[in-house]
Amino acid sequence: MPEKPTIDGLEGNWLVRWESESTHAFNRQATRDNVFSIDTPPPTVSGSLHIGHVFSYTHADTIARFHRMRGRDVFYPMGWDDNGLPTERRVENYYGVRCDPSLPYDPDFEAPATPDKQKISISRKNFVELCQRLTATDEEIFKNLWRNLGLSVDWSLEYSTISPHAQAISQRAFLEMLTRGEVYSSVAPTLWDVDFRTAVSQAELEDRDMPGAYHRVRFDYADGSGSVDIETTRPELLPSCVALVAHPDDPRYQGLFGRSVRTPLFHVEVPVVAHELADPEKGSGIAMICTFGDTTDVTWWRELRLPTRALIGRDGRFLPAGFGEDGWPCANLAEAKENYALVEGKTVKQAREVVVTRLTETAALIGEPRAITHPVKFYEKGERPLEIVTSRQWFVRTLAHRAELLTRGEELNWHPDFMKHRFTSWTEGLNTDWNISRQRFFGVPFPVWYPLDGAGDILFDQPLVAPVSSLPIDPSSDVPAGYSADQRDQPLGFTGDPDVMDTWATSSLTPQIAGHWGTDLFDRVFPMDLRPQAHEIIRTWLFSTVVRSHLQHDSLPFTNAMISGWVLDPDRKKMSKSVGNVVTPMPLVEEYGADALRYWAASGRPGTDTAIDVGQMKVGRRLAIKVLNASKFALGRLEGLSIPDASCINEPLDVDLLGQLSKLITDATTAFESFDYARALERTEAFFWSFCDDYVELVKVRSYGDLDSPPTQSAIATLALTLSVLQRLLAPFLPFVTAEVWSWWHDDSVHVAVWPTVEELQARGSTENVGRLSQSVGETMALIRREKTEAKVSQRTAISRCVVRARAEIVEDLQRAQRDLCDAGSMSDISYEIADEDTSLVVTFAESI
RNA sequence: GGGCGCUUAGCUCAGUUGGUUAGAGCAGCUGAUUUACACUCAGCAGGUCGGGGGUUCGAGUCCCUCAGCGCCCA
Repeated sequence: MPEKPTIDGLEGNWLVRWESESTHAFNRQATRDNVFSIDTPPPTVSGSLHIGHVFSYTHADTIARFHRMRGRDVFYPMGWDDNGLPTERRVENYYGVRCDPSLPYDPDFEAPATPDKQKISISRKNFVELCQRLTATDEEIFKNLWRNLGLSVDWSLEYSTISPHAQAISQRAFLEMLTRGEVYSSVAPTLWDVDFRTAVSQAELEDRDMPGAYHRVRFDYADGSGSVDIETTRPELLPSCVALVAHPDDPRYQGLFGRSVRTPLFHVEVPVVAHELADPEKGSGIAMICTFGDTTDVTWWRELRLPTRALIGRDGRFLPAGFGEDGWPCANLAEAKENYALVEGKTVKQAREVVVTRLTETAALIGEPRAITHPVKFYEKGERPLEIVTSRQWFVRTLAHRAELLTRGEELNWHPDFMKHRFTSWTEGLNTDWNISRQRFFGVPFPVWYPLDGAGDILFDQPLVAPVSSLPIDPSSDVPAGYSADQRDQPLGFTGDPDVMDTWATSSLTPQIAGHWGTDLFDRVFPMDLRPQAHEIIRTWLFSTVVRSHLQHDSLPFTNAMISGWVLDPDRKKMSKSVGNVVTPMPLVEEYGADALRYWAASGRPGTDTAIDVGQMKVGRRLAIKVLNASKFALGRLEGLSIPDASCINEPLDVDLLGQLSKLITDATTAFESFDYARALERTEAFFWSFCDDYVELVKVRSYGDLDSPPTQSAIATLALTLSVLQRLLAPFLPFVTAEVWSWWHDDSVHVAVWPTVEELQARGSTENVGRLSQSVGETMALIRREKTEAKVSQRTAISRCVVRARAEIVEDLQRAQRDLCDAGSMSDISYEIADEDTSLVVTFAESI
């Protein structure tokens, strides 16, 4: 025990010891019934580290530490989500490069020291190498924070979602789904980000309110007998119009259904059709259907079996149009081509201007555009509105399993329970199968090739799959069985699937990746006991993991989901890069200490958004220091003694304290068992402060007494036992300071010490009127202290006489603890008057004042 | 449009099946001064529990309704 203990610098010492002693190592021989396994969130390492990470990972760690102390074999791995678009974008900006898959690999390529504004085009392999290089350094930064926070991760179980191991797992799961028909490829209109040039899935969408304008556009009847006005926010899509649509019950358009109209400028004859999704309240109640302006267009197109006249390309620019060709009749080809020449090659925004101008010139635009604000679908990381582009994609069947997935949501234990609604409403709202292919580069490739026919066309319906034993493979460099490398992209040869998997298609397999699916380890840890995560990724990570586990194992991936809230800035605003209120955690760790930061984090209940509060961190720091000092005092009383047995605890005040301690143990344990770490902390902390300020002050003199006297032995034994329990109850929250103080009197680590039980108090605690004695004494002490405070004298000032008026049962209590009361109050004489009224007292100070 | 959560002291929050006079910490104010701790200790002050209505012997707690804030889904 150091002379002047301090919490500063504890982290470094203990981190080294935990690692050298493998304190948090998983027992590889553990059996499933004794394992507590945690399906860790692998953070996106290309994102910025912020205080929100500290928050939810601390919550998980307190649970891990609790179960470890309860004797469970805790499986607590850590992973990094390093593949996917966020990493690609970071690499592009960091090195000033851009991936061009058509370029050959340059083994001597070196990224420029400082990125140039003009991005250098490099091959896919060079690009992937840069991604791997940068994520490796990003992961070190994250790992450094996790270690400094004291996360009790078993670092030998570290994984990353781009590793060969994770790729093999992802590819195997994909192939097994393919065999079972749970995944399929199809050419379909798909939501498309024109900047990233990739498809995105429903889970990655977000609506943003954007300014727009209704343009009223006149369509003439094909037979020349009149006209109808539609309203549209996307006039540039006029050339890809395939029909007009109104609600079947709309009285205004009853006579129009089944007739044809002609598109202005492009003179294409299109039918007027009826569909329930047409909103009579919107615009003029009749709309044009284009291929494709939005997802409703896709629904109309599919359900009404309309022709396809898609014109927006993968880069968001207008493609050549086939006016006058098959399925694209045109009544005035020359004018259509002339008008479309103004549009072709333009972006959506540019095309809109041109079309509106031409509509105005031809008097087809009626009145002025009417400005509105409306929700527009964006890729959550995107900058321009999504377009709909027809392309070949891989889909996982989710719609067919909707009911089963909802049942899985019911089976899962949610903490807090109400977070289940997020899952339910998302699952109920699914409208497409899960698109898992991305037209990108840094991800897990699909382990599939396709044969080419004699004309060099790709036979997508006859995929060549890699054998599971060969995984992971990369179809762009590996060769399918029965072919030679020189047959790549040749007629009668083969070609590799060009896409990579959606990042969620890999991270939805974290239980399989971390648990090494296919080995005995997996059976020891799966299904996992706990999935800790934040609420904004319920529809992505949690949902997709449930899907994969359901389809692969007919099981939930985990039995409990503990959902953390958000960290808000001190003004309770959501933190975001654009607002510039993001707080980085390492400086806070350095200023207040890891235990203090953890204390703040653990004060936030599951599911509750919590504001950054350095005040709370200071309170945590004070708590850690108090643990140090209280331990120093109590263990100082033990100096040179063997740890006394509970059987010598007989003094009424001590017995009453143990009764309360027993309740605390039960309360904290129950709270932890239901994942309410915040409650366990709150109760333990309150007890601890009261123990220090009240109990310790009351027994201090007695504890300094003759070591052979039973009252002194009782005090010392109570101090030791209570301290032991409190150090362990606080260990999940304050791992550093508790490790330190525990080491002063134990050889083992507090973090593998047994969690306190009521049994170890050996029934020395009171069981009736628990706490009443302490309360009577405590309230009386408060009165005595008030007398001294009001007299503006030291609390140590001697009192020569004290007369207490109180109810009989309180007087009885005071008499049972009279020695401690007099010692703590420095009172040499106490007498009582019984009265049926609240306690009051009169004191006489030893020296008149 | 449907749903979820929140609203208790200046601030952050407890308040476990309805039960004495609604609690804690921080901040504030007034003091104490050191054989565990000044990163300390004691004391004081501060609330018509968002508004309204209802059930009940009794409501911060249960029901209805309204309002504000935040979020999820469409």
